[in-house]
Amino acid sequence: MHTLEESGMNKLYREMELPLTEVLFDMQKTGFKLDLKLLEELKRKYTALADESTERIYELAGRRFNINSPKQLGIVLFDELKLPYPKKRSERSTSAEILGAIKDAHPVVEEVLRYRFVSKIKSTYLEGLSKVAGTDGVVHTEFNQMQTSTGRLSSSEPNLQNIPVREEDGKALRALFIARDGNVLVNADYSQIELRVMAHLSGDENLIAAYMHGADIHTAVARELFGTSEPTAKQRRVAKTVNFGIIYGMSAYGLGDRLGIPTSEAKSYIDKYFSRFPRVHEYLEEVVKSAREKGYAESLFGRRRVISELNSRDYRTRGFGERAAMNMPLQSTAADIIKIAMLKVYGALKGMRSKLILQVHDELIIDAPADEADAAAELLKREMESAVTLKVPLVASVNTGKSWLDCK
DNA sequence: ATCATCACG
DNA sequence: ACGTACGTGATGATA
Repeated sequence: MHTLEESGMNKLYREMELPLTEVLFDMQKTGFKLDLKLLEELKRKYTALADESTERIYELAGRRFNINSPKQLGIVLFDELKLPYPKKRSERSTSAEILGAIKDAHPVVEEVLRYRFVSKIKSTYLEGLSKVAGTDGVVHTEFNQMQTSTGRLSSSEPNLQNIPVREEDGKALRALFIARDGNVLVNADYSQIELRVMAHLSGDENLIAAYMHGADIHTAVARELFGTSEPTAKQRRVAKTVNFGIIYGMSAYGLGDRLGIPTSEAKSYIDKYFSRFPRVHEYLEEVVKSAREKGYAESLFGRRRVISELNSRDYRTRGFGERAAMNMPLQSTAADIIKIAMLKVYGALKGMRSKLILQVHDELIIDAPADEADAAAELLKREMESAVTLKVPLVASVNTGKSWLDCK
């Protein structure tokens, strides 16, 4: 490598990152509108829920203390109430994972978990959004273009890329995010973009075939892992976890821990996966080898991340470098693809009143006047799916609604 | 300033 | 025997 041009970075900058600054600036300036009336109502509701939960915890613990202090909470649970610590040889923690394992030991544990959930919603989301919303109810996030090691964007003040969705009660907050008067939200997200990138980069015939058949990928992988044409729901869940694990370079121990099964059984799933998708195995080994030799990993479009941990004498540091090297091309190529899609969508929206307002890594949201909604939905799906041509199709599912919650 | 925790893809 | 899934940002406690 002698010049930026030879490295490909200049092209990436000139054709993607520089033009994207205008798109991001426009998105920030437009902003996302909030339902301020609902925001006030939810703040009252969650303040009451947090207060009630606090009183119940004091009652069950037998005294008042700062529930927000992990140190004080640990003393109450493990020293005073003498609850069993569920893990061997690890620092004492009060994380949801630990509390979940001992929630049958004492009723206060479940109440603490509920308090944590309720106060997260209250402080981070309800009060947090209130602080940054304008009098018109619009929040203007900042999209950070120079923040991540993989080429993803990040979002701050407020972070609109981590609004709750996994828990039903948390997901209800998405009703706060609404289209402007007379408008609707048009939202589309990529289906398993990182696994599709894996199929492309590895060239694995079996994985490519699964996507070409348009089948549900987790079910398809479950068929391969378990040798059955009709996998059970449990087998599909295992396959789904394996699919995610592959993207993160996880170990047999990590998979076993997630699935609650012995490391040996987890190892047999991983071995089976690699025997059925051999090019995936070869690809991941090659990525690590190449990163060790060159000092960096790179995306399909030449974005690079220096990974200096690969030659560390400390095996933990080295292990981290290896997992980062396996993940980087997948996460990074996916980030490149949605950036290309954003540029295309932004271009296609010229002359319309519809506005791109949010990106959440594999999802884009447009605020569209009702009369433009169908056109916006059509072009959003089209430009996302045709952003680049891979060895497998890119699939984006599109939805519309008055609020983000309604986009389903 | 750093840690622990927890929200997202 | 070791420690164990990648990438982020916000909050409250503590030093």
